[in-house]
Amino acid sequence: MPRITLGKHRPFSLDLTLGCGQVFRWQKSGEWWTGVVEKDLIRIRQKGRTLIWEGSTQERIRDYFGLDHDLGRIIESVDRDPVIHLAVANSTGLRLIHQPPWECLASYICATYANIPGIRRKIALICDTFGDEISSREDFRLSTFPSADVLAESAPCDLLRCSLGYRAPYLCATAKEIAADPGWIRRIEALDYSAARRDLMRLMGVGPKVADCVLLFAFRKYEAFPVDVWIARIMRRYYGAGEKEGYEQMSRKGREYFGPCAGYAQEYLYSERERLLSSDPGVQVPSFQLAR
DNA sequence: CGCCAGGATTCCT
DNA sequence: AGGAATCATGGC
Repeated sequence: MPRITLGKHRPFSLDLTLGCGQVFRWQKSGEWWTGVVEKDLIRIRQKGRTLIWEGSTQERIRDYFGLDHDLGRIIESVDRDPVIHLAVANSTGLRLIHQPPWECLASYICATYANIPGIRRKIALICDTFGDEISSREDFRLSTFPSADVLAESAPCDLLRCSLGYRAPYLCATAKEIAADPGWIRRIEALDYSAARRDLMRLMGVGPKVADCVLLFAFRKYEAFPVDVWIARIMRRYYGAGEKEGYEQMSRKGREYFGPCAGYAQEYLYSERERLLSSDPGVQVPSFQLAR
């Protein structure tokens, strides 16, 4: 089986990276994680600094897991206060995954106002119902994430009742838009953050939060700063966000404060949300004042 | 059981 | 531009 051994200056945690809630389809059993990326069924484990896997090429593994990101420089650029410092210190080796755009977009449309176990369930149902089964193993069967074309043409499109609730028509409409717009990935890649965001937000079910997630996780626009209810609480508790501060204000504040890799900071804060919001987080509450 | 969740849309002023 | 109401479902 192919393997990579990462340098000491290149921290990586497979568990944190796959388990922090940025992707929804990977499962761990024993030491091994199993997941589907595009058409590849991948099994991968980590032993110390070594990654061992099967089902994909080294090039794709490096790209998917962001193994070539200069994490040291990224962390240095966002490590501006005791709060983010604590988060970074406790989630060492967390990296942003480079997700396939359509799966990412569809997944975050389904993820709105749901919790992570529920999101995982919805997405598993979509794949089981509409994806292509890749049955090289029998422990648990897995399928690909269905293309936009398949979802768009799935006869009565509202058969998308994979417990999606009111999100079903959004996903259906967006699948049709994307299926009719094969150049969308290259177009958005070529736009800057702000223009790409406006472009994505034309889609049904895509508001600022979903757009920011897709830009961050699939299009590598690392200044994107998604604000879900957890990040909003962290921004209010530690970063001087007002009680009635809206999405755009908090997101902009995150971008301006943390800089070009604000999205990385966001993911560390999200990963440590439970600790940071507990009664004893390990940092003094107004430990500093956010410069405005 | 009641409350909450990687929110967006629609309708209102 | 900035609010409130509404949305369907599962986790806990």
